[in-house]
Amino acid sequence: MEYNFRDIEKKWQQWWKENDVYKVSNDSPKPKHYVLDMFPYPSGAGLHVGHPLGYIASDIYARFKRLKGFNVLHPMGYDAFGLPAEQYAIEHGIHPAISTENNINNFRKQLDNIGFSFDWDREVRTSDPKFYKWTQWIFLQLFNSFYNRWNKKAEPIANLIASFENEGNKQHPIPNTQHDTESFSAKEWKNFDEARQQDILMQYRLAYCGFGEVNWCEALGTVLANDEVINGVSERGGHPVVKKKLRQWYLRITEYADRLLEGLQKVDFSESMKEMQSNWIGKSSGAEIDFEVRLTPNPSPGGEGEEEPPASKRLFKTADISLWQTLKNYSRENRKNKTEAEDVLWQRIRNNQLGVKVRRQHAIEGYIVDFALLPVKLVIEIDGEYHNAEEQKLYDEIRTKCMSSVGLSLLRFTNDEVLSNTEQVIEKIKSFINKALEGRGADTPLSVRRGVGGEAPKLRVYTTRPDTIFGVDFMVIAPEHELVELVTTPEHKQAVVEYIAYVKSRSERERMAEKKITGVFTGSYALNPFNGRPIPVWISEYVLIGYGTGAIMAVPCGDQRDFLFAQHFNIPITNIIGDHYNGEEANPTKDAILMNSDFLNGMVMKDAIDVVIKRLEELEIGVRKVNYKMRDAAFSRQRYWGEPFPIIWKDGIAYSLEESELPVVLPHMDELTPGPDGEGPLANLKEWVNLPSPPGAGPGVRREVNTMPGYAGSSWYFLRYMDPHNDNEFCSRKASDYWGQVDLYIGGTEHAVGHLLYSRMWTKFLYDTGLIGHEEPYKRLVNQGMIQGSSRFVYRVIVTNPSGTPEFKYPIFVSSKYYQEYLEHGFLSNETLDDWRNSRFGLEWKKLSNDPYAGKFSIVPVHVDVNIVDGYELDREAFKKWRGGEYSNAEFILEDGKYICGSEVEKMSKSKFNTVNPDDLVIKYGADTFRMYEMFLGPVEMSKPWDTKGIEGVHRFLRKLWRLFFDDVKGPIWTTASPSPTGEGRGEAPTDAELKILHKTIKKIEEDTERFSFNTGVSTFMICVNELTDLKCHKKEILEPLLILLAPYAPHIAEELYAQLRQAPLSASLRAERSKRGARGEASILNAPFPKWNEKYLKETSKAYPVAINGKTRTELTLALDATQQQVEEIVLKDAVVTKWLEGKQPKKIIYVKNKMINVVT
RNA sequence: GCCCAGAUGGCGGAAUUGGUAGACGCGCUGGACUCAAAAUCCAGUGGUAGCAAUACUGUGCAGGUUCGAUUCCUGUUCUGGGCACCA
Repeated sequence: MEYNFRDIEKKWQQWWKENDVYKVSNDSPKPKHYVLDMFPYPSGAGLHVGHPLGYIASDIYARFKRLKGFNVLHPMGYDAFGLPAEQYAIEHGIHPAISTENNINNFRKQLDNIGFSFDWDREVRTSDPKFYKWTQWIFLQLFNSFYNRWNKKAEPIANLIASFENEGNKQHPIPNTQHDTESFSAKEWKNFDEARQQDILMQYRLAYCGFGEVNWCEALGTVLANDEVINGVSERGGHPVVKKKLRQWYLRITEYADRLLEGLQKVDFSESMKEMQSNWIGKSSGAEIDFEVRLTPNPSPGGEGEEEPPASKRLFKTADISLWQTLKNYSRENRKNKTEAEDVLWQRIRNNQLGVKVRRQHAIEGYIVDFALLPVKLVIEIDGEYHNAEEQKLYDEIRTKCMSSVGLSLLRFTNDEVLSNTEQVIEKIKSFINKALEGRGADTPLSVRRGVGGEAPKLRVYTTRPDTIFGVDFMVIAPEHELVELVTTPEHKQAVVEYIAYVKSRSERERMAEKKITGVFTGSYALNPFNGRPIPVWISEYVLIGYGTGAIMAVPCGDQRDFLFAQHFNIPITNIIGDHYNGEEANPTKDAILMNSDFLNGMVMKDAIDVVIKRLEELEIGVRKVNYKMRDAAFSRQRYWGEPFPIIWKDGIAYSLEESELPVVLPHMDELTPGPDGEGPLANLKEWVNLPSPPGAGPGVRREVNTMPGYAGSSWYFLRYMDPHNDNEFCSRKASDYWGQVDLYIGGTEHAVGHLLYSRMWTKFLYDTGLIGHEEPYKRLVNQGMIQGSSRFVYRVIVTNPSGTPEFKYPIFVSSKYYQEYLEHGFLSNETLDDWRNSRFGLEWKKLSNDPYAGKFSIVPVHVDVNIVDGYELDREAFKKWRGGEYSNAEFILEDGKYICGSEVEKMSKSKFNTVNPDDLVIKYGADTFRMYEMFLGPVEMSKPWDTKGIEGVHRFLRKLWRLFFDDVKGPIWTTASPSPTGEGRGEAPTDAELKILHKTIKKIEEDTERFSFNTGVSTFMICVNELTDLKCHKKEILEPLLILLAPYAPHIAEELYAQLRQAPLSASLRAERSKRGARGEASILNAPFPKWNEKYLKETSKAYPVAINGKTRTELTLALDATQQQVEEIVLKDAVVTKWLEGKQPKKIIYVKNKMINVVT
C-alpha cells in the first residue's frame, strides 16, 4: 500500500470541512490562545510560495496549542481595499469590487489546498460594508475625542467643550502648535461663532482635518505614492511630479507617542523590532532656541563703536527698544480686541489655508498691520468707517508708502466688504498670492529692508545639544523654510533661487539618500543669543522641514554631518571640546569639558545642557522641548477604493454623521477618473456628494470625498475576528475580554512600523474609551523573513547590422559561460556564432562594410520563467513554447550540450518570471510535503531565496514514515502489544532504545515548536524516522504518539495514519469497507492530547567528552557523568593521545566542564 | 544618508547559555536490486597533503578579549528590509 497523498489530503480536507472541526467557540472551559497572521492583500498575482511561510508557521503553532489543550482562535481574512485594485481598474476597466472578489476567491482556493486550520466562519474583508461600518464608527469615536494630557488618555470632545465653557483653554492649550499658541477665556469661547468654535475643536480632535503636502502629478490629475514617483517623475508615463498642499485628514498619533514607546516594554517583540519602532517615534529632548537674524555680519545696526547691549535686551532688535515694547503691547491688545470683520477674515486665512503663513497684528516699521503675509510680501488692512475721514486718508497713504518702501504691498478692505463679500475678498487675496508666487522671478524684491525698525526675523531651531551653543559655526534651514526669502540677501538671491529649484526637482527619498553635500549661503547672519556672535545662515537639503523647526544650529566639532558641511564650504570650525576634537572628524561626546564657551567654560557637557536651558528660559529666548520624529498620520487618500469618511461639510465645517447613518457605503462608479483640484474620483459623483441643504444652512452640504488609507481596516481587524457577526457593536466587550490580546502575531518586517504602530494606537484609544480591556494588541510578535525569488536569465545575442541598427529578427541565445566571457572582454569570439551570423547576414554585410566582423554582437540578459529551468539548465523545448511561442524559432549556443542559465536573487514578482506557485507543488508532492518543506528551508524569521530542489527530500521522508506503517506489497505492518478485538497484529512491547527515540523526539519537538524553530523540528522528525527504520520498529505504542507530534506539521498524513491505527488491525475487507465510509465518527487526531516526555527514558550515565590540548580537540574519552575533577584529571593524563601531545610537559591546568568538554592547558 | 537584520561546505541550513563546526536535507561520487528505468537500500562527501593512521587549515574581512570564539567586543565590506500615499 503506497502513500497516496492526493486521495488522503482530499479526503481529510473534506472531512474537516464537513465536520466543522476548525470552528471556534467564544465559550469554552479551556484556556484561550489567539494565533494571528497578518491578513493578506489579495493581489491579482495570487499566492506565491512566499505568502504561506508565515501562515504555515502559525498554523503549526495553532494546531500545537490545540493539542496542548487550548481553545485556539486562528482566523484569516483579507485586507481588501487598496491602490493596486484601483490601478488595475484604471488600466483594464475592471471594477475594483469585481477584481477584488475574484482575487479573494483565488486566494481562498489556494489557501484551502494547503490544509490550514482557519475558522473561515470568522473571515473578515475590510471592503465589506458590514466590516467598514465599524471602521467608520471607530473613526467617528476618534473624531469626537481629544487627548487629555493631564490624565494621558483620550476623552470625549464634550469634556473639552465643558472645560472651555468653564475656564477657556487654560487647562488644555492647543496641542502641537509650533508658533502661535492661541488662548481664550470661557467668555470668549461662548462668544465665538459656530465656525470659530468648530475650528478650534478641530485642533484637538484625535482625527482631524489639516493641510499636508502630497506628490501631485498634474498630467495624471492625481496624487501619487512615493513608490509611484521615480526620479521626480511619475512611474506611469514619466510626467513631472511636484509637491502640493491639500486638505487632508490626520490621526493625532503624536499624542500617543509616549505611550507607544512605553508600551514596547510590555510586549514580546524582538529587540530589533522594538528598536525600529522607538527610532520611528524618535523621542528626543533638548531645547528650542530663537536666533535673531540680520542681513549683515555686523552685529549692531548703527554700526561702529556701539557697546554690546546685554543679552537679555538684544532679543528685541529694533531701532528703539521702547517703541518696540509699545508696539508689542498694542499688538497683543489688538489681537484680543479684534473686530468682527478681522475675525471673519482671520478664520479664512489662518492655519496656512491659502498656502501662506499669516501673522495677525504684526509690527512692521513702527506700524501694526492687521495681517502680514510675509512670504508673498503682502499686508492686509481692514478699515473701519473712520477711514473715510480726510485726515485718516492721509495717514493711510503715508502708511502705504512706508510699506512699499520696505517692499511690501498693501491690500485694503473695508469692514463691510469683508463681512458681506467674504468670498470676493478671499479671491482677491488668493489671486495676489498666486501672482506673487508665480512672479518670483528676477525683479521681485526679495527681502524686507531692515535695521531701521520692525521686528527682526527670528530663526527658531531645535537642538538636543544646547550645551554646544558656543560651538555653533553656521545655521542651516530647510529649503522649504518660511524664512528662506526673508533671510536671503539680494546678492545671494540668484544662487538661492537656483538651489531651491534644484531641491524641488528631487524626491524626498533622494534627498535622504544623498551623500553629496549641497547647500547655499543666504547672505544673512544669525546672532548667538549669548554673545552676539554673527553666524552665517545656510540652506541645505539635509535639513528636513518636517522635523523639529526645520532649522538647525550646526556644531561642526560635535556633529559629523555639520563637520562635513563646514569642511565642504570652508566654514571655520570652533573647537569647544579641546583635545576631544582632532580636526579630522566630529566628536559627538557628552563627556568633554567645555572650552571657548563663555559662562559654560569648565563644565562637563552633559551637565551644561540643563544650565543652558535654564538660562535660555530665564532670558525668554528658548524653552526646554521634547521632540518626536514621528508625525501625525495622514489618514486620507484622494482615491476611490477605500472606506468613505462618515463626514459631511456644511459651510466649510466638518460634521460627523450619526451612528444610525452608518455605514456610508462606497457608491458604485464606472469610471475612476480623478476629481477636480486633486480630489478623489468620488468628487465626480455629484448626486452622491451633494446633499440637500437643511433649512437655514448655506448653499452646499457636501460629503467628504476622500477615502481612508489602506491601514484603516487593518488597524483593528484583529478585534473583529473575536465577534465577526455582531451587528450592534464592532466587537462585544465580552468577546474582547475573553480573547484579549493576540498571543502570537506573525507577519513580515515590512510592517514593522506603519501597521503595527497604527494598530497599537487604535487599541490604546479603544482602551481609553473603555470599549476594550487591554492596551496592547499583540503579546508576542514574530517576523517572518521574505522569500525571495531566484531569477533565471537567458542571454540573447543582438547583432548590429552595418547601418548600426540592432537586428531582432533571429532570436539566438548563448549559454551562461559565453555571457561571462562577453562581460569580461567586452566582446565574444565564438566560431559557432560567427558561422551563424555569416550564414544569415555575413556575405551581404561583408560586401557592405568590407569588414569580416561587420555584424557586431551585444548580449542582453532576459528573464526566463524559473519553472522551465531545471536547476540552471534550460528546458529548450519548453522555452520555445513559452510566451505563446515568442521564441519558437530560438537557436542556442550550448556549453557541454546544455544551455546553462544565469541567476540572480531578486524580489519575487510576476514580471521577473521568478514566482513559484504553491498549487503546482501541492499537486506534485502534496500539502504535507509542501508545508514541511517551507518550514525546512530555514528559520522562519530569516529571508532566503526560494529553491524548489530540496522538496524531494521532505517528500521522501514522508514516504519513509509511511513505510513504518505500511509495506507497499504486504499492506499494514504495524503491530501492537496490547490485546486487540480481533487478536490480530499482536506484537512486542517497545524496547528502551525505541522509547528513548520517542521521548527525545517529544522533548525536542515540543521545545522547537514553542520557540518557533520549525526547521530543526522537521529535521528532528527525520532523525526519528531514520532511527526507527534502522530499528525496524513498527510498534503502535511508539508510532501513535509520534503521529500526534507530527499532526501540526503534516496534518493530513497524521490524521490518516492515526485513523488507520485506531481501527484495530482488521481484515482487509473490513478495512476497505471502513475506509469507504471515511473516518467519520472516528476521533480526530486534532483533539488528541500532546504526549508527555519522560525523563527516565532519556537518562544518560556517561558521555563521550572531547579532550582538547590548548583548545584543539585531539581525542575523545567516555567518562561517567558524575565524574569528579580529580577522577577526570587522572584518566586524562593516562591517556595515550594526551601524553603524546603533552610531549613530557606538565599541564598547567585541566579545565573540566561537566557534560561539555575537557581542555588540557600547558 | 539614517534605522534594523544577515553573511557558516557545491546548495538550504545546524550548533538553544562561550565548550567536539558542518546535525538534517539537497546535490554529487561509488555500489546493490533491475533486461532497463523509476523507486528503494548501502557507503563516501568542507579544503589541502597522504594508501592510510593522521596532520595542517577552515564560520564575509581586519583586529581584540578568553584555557577555549560561528557565538562576546572594536572596526570594515557586501547583501536584504524599512524610511511615513505599495500593502
